Amino acid sequence: LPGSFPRPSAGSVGPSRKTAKKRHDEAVDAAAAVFAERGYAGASTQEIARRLGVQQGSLYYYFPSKDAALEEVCRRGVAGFVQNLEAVLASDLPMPAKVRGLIAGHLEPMRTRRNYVHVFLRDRRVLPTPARRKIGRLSRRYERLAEQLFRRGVAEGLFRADLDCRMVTLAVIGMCNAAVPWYGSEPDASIERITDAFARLVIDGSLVK
Amino acid sequence: LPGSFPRPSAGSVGPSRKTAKKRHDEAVDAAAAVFAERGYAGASTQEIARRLGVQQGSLYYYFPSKDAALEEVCRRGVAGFVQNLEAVLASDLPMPAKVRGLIAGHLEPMRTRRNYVHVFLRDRRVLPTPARRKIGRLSRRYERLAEQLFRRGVAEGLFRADLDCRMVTLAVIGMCNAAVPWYGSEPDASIERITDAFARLVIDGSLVK
Amino acid sequence: LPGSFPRPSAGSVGPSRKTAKKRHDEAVDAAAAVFAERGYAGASTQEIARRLGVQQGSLYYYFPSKDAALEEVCRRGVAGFVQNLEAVLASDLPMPAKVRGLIAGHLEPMRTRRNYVHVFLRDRRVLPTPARRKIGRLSRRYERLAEQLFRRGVAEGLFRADLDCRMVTLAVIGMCNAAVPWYGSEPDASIERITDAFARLVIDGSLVK
Amino acid sequence: LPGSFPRPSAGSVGPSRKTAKKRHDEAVDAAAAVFAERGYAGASTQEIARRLGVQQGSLYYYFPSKDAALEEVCRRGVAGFVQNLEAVLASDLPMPAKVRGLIAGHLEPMRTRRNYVHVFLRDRRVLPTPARRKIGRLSRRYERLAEQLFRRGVAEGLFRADLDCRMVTLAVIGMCNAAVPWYGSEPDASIERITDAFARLVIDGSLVK
DNA sequence: TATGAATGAGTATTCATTCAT
DNA sequence: GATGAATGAATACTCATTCAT
Repeated sequence: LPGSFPRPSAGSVGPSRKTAKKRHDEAVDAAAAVFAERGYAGASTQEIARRLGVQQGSLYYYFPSKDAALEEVCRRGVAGFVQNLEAVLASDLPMPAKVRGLIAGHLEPMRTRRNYVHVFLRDRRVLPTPARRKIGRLSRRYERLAEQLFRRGVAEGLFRADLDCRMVTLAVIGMCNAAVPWYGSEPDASIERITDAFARLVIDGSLVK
Repeated sequence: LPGSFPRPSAGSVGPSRKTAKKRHDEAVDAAAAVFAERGYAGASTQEIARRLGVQQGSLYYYFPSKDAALEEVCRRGVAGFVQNLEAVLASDLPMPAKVRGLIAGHLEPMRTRRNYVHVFLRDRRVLPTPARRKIGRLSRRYERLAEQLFRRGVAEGLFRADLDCRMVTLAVIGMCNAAVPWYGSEPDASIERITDAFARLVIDGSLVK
Repeated sequence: LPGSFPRPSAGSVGPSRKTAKKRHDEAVDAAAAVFAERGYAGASTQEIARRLGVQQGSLYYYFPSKDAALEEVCRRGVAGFVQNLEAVLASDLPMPAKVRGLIAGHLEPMRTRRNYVHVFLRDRRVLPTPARRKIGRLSRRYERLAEQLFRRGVAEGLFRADLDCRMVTLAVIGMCNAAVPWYGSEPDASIERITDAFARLVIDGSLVK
Repeated sequence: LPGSFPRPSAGSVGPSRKTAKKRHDEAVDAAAAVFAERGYAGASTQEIARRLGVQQGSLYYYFPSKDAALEEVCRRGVAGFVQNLEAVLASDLPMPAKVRGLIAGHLEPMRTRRNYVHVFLRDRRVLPTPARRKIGRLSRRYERLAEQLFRRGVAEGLFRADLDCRMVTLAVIGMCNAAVPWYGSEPDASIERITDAFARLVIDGSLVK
């Protein structure tokens, strides 16, 4: 009977659209996983292809180059960081909650986008120059926002007047970034526990006594 | 007859001995520099040779393989960390000074062996298995010692009873390691200033209120 | 029911027929253009497809292979050369006019089929063997006819008795073929002017003094 | 006896110098041969290596890239053309001998450097831009000198006043270049015979009657 | 007619390594 | 100690071609 066979071109956009997007995501996922495991330079397109279940050359149907794949992985790796921090700063939460928000927001992406974040953190330096620049600007903006947070805490009189805001900023970012390699293998280290411990350390370490 | 052949090592201990050692160090230095800049996988023996001012093939006079060079660089990168921490623990300094000692000892090597530490931190995972195991043991030992330090602080009643020693340990190590990439380019960030800021943050953040 | 489905080829013989032929010609044109610009080996089906405004895979609707496309381009590139020369030989024009006819007939196709001729001249050697053989025969036939023309001129007593007909033939064909790359960029070089100059040179150069 | 064995390190510079140069020449020769046979784009480094009797990767000991090999081949292919023509122009030979000199000088290199000339003529267009520019300037200079020759012949009153010097120049260069593909397979076509026939045609074709 | 996804063989090039000298 | 020449395996990437839809 007419209509008894599924017609691929039915529906509004057709299934190939949704599938195509999904398949592309799978490819980027595969790249992220291999980059995360071996580092960009140590990763072979061969292995990315194997993980995707495809011939090596077929990868180039999904991205134009290994560089471009790294770029996309890094883009997804940074996505949201700045926005999250801006939201925290703009909120009317009390300062300690804001610091907690900074840390929570920095650790949260490890839950679902660990490979992306990992690659971004370790391999962004080998990005082709224009992408590296753009991402460098984002990073600096993020650092500036975080530092601003601590400066405000000092201005409010909550944090010690002699707090070295720049160093504390770098310490916080550093400790959070350092979690990427061990998160998942460190036993009993949930995002929540890490967040609690880091936030407490940083807040108490900054307060006026 | 013994002595009838010219013996290269004859004549005092010979300048060739001293020179040989020095030259070898230069080779390891060159490898460390290139590994630090490009990462192990991204580094070419070509470039190491160029930096040493030698033909590519001649490198193999200094190390048997690229792997072996990495191994030596990493060995020098970890050297002293554990001993330093053991000395701190064994000392009769007050607890806050001990924490400061941990941090200072962790940051100190960046001054003179930055490339070595950098390579060790980033590329130890690609070491050939036996070396990786050995270095893994050292790392774990180091972490255990650091954690012990904080536990003692809790036991002494100086640090809060609910301090998450494991997380704080990872935070401290993380913030110190994270300094490697930016130390040198971050303006006005001397080892002393970093040490001060990190130590104050960690100590105050851990104290009983 | 018959007729209840739209039949694409229905309606007279259909404009689709004419369109199909035209579209096929466009495809061959695109191939000729890219082959002319990059050479057969340097040309990619990708670029042919782009020029035709079609996806790469769709090209294979027009020709079964890149080789086959070259074959068709070359076929169109040689078409008419032999016939033209046969007509000239068969005519009752005086010898000088015949020589002029040879040259004019050789240059003429550059006006409208330049890409085809260019590809034929440069890339016929990489044709698949059967096609190459066939075209080789045509070429040799053409050369023989041209040589015959000069021999007749000698026999008629118009051209010097010691004219090296073979060499002159090759000279004439060579100078005409050589025009393909520069025709179009050489300023003020119309087909007419080239024909005039070449014909005068060859005729005067061959005459009995 | 001392000296009865060839001592490689004897002589002033050592044999490796001479050998190295020779070996490099062999590599360029192999490249020229394969480029001549298949065209630049159709040639594989694989085949060049095979002809040189060496592994594919080892080619890169001799040139940094396929492009660079083409460049060197082309450089050798053009070498001497301009100088030869300048010498002819500067000589005090009578005009007909000068025209003959132009043709002879153009054909001569086919004897010993046929592959080089062939590649230069066919593939110079795909040279990397800077090399292409440089060679383009040389070519234009060559054409200008040749045209000058004919102009002088007209000025001397030896060649017809209405001689189309530009077209004649292109004709001469074209017929000579066209000889490259068939020289060697055309029976009984020695350089001398070709030179004689071409020179006679061109000179007689240009003379005042 | 045409597309999108994929293949598999091939490309130039790089690389760590070897070894006779 | 060091070089120059070479290897062989791996690299990222391109290409002509196929085929279900």
